[in-house]
Amino acid sequence: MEKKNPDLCKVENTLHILIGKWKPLIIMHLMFGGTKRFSDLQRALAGITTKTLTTQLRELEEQEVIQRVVYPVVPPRVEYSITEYGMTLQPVLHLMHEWGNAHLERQLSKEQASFHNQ
Amino acid sequence: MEKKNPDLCKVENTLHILIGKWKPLIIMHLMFGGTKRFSDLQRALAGITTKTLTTQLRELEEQEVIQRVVYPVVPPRVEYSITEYGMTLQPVLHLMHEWGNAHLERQLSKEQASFHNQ
DNA sequence: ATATAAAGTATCTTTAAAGATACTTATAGG
DNA sequence: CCTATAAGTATCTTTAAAGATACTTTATAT
Repeated sequence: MEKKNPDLCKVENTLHILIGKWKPLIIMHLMFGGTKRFSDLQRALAGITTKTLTTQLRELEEQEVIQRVVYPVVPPRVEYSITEYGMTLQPVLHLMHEWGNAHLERQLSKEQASFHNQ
Repeated sequence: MEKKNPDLCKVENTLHILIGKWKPLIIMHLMFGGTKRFSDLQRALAGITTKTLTTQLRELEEQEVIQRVVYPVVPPRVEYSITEYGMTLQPVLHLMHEWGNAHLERQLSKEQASFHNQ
């Protein structure tokens, strides 16, 4: 695949970071809302379980999109924030937002249609 | 979610179209390679099964990103092509490609690391 | 001594996406 | 009459992502 579709691969590098039910939401929260604690995020992402949030955060940290800082206190205090590298995703997210917004009507009419088909 | 995170939603509209193991590849093939038959695509996407290819194509068609034209001949001839709407994704894919390319080294070093950990 | 707090782990179950494999359809060519 | 062909369907199985629920840790305040 790498050899055959080098261009695709680069798109998928980007996609890879954004794929995950909660990842764009987490990134945008930290990107625009600043540093947050684990419990802040869990509150903001209503419905996410601790296990899922942990997994998503660990993956984003592994990808160096976010940063995790542990304060050695009891009860623990852990802060998450976007990295400089993570911030470079901003134009990408912005364009995706623009596109999604511009084509919102088409998408809504589809959802409406599938709703009626149920 | 729509009410709480309207901006995220628009990003996810876009993401929704691109998510799927083969979708970006299909879109890029049709976007840059022009009209293709089912069997052309299956050959191009080495490894995809007929069932999976059918599913992906039907979803993209449903989303109006691609167009399906059936010629009533035997054996059947079916041609797929990108729509005008689908073409509007080009800047988005381009930016994702740019970002993926710019941050390739970081990603490669990670893969290398995880390879050594096995 | 007990309860509380924050940030998780550890297991198990559910759901969705993708893959494997076999079958179908209709006609033209041998 | 049999075969080949393109574009699929139809089922069943595998895999990966996400969810549910219970448990853990450890210093402090009661």
